[in-house]
Amino acid sequence: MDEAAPQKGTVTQRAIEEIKAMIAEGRLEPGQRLPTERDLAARLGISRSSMREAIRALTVLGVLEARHGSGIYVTALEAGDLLETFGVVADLSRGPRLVELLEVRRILESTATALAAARISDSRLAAVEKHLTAMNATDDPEEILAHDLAFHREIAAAAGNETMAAILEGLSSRTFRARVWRGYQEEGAFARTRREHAAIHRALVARDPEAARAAAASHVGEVEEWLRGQLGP
Amino acid sequence: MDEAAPQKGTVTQRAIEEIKAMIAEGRLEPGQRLPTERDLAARLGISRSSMREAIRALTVLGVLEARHGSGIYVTALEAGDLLETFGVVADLSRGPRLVELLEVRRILESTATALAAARISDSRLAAVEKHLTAMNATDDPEEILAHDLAFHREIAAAAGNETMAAILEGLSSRTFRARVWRGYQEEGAFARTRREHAAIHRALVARDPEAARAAAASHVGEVEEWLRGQLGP
DNA sequence: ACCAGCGGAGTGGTCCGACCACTACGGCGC
DNA sequence: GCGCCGTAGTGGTCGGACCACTCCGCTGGT
Repeated sequence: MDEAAPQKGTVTQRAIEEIKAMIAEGRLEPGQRLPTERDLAARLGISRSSMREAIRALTVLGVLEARHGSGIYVTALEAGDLLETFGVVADLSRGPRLVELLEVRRILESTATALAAARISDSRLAAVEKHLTAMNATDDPEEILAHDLAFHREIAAAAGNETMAAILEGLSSRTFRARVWRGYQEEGAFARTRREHAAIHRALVARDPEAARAAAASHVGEVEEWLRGQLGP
Repeated sequence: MDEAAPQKGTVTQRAIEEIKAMIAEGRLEPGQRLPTERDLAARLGISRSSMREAIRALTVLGVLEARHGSGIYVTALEAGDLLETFGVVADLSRGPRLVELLEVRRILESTATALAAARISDSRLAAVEKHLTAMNATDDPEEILAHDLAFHREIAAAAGNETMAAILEGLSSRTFRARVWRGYQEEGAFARTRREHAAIHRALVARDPEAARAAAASHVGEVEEWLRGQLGP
C-alpha cells in the first residue's frame, strides 16, 4: 500500500531509474562527474555491488562513462553515444528480422541521401568522391567494404541529422554488413554495386534530391531483395 | 583453461562480448536457458560479481532475462525486446535532438502509414477507428494521449514490419510524448490534431498509400515545426 | 624561483564469502 | 490420486578486502 517508497523490482533497477531521472530532470548535466560509487550506494541505501551493476548497465547504454581511477561521468549524450547499442540489434538479428532492418535502412538511407543532395557542401562531396574512386580501385573486399561504409557515412552526415546518421551507422555495423555483404558479393554483384554507387554520386553532383532518393532506395533495395530470396526457398 | 590471451578492457566487458558471441554464433538459441551465474563465472575464470554485471548489462539491453529463483534465459530476441532501449534515447534527448528524433519519426511514420493503407485488414482498421472515436469523445488529456498512441500503434503494426513498429514505439514512449505533447496541445492544437487524424483514417479507408503518406507526414511535421519554433527564438 | 619526479590519497575494477528471496520439484501424508 | 510442504538450487543483496589506475600536491634538486 505504501507506494511512497516501495521497492519496485530489484534495487539495482531502482538505482538505474534514479540515475536516469537525475539526468532527465537536469540534475546531472552532460559531461558532469557523478559522486563516487560508494557515495551513490550510500545515498540510495544499497550496497556498492548493486550500484555498480546499475552503473555498468548505464555505461553499456552509452549514458555513463567510467574512467578508471578518475570517476564516473555523464556522456555528452550525443546521438552517437546513445545509439551505439543499435548495432547490437543488427548483430543479433537473423532471418526475417534482417530483411526488416534493411527495409528500415532503405527508408532512412533514401531520405538521407535526398537531403544530402540538397545540402551537401563541395568539400564533403569531394570526400564522397574520394571513397567512390578508392572503392573502385581495389579488389580487396575488406578495403572495398571500408570505403563503402565511409561513402554512405559521409552522405548521411551531409543530411544534417545526427540522429539519423547514428541510426544508419548502427544499421551498417561492421558485423552486420560483413554477414550480408559476403554472400551478396559472392554472386558477382560488384559491378552492379559500382553502378549504383555511381548513380548516387551523379545525383549528388547534380543536386537532384529525387534522383538521389531513387538511387539510394534502389541500392539498398537490391540487397534487400537478394536477402529476401535467400530466406524463402 | 588458462587463456594467456591479453585482457581487452575490463573482464566484465569481455564477458559481455563472450555471451553476445555465443548468441550471434547460434550456440545459444532464443528462449534457451543459460548456465548459472556461478557456472558462467567459473568458465570464464572471473568472479561472480563481474559476471553479474555482464548479465545485468545484457538484461537491460533486452538480450537476456533473469528469473529470480529459476535461471537466466535468452529473450525471444524479438524486435520489441531489443529496441526497448530506444525509449531511453527519446527520454534523455533534449533541444535540437528532439527535433531530429521527430524528423526520423516523420520519415518512418509516413512510410509505415503508407504501407498500412495498402495492407491493413478490416478488423485492424476497425480497431484504428475505435481509437479515433474514443479520442474524440473525451476531454481528458491523459486518455486522449493513450488513444493517440494506440491509434498510431495499430497503424504501425499493420505496416507489417515489426522492427519499424518497435522503433516507432520507442519514439513515442510515454515520457517523450508527454513532454512534447503537453506544450503542443496547450496551444489549442486539439482541433488540428483531430483533423489530421481524420485525414489519416480516411486515407486508410480509401486504401490510398500516397494520401496516407502525406497525411502522416503532415501530422508529425506539424509537431516538428512547432517544436522547432519553440527552440529558436 | 622553477621544474621534474615521486609518492600518497582517492577512484573505479575485481574478487570473495555469506546470506536472503524466490522457484521448482519431488516426496510425504491424506 | 491429490495436494501440501520441505528442500535443493537459483538469482538478488550485502559487506569487506584488495588491486590498478589517475590525479595532484609535495619534495628535492637545479
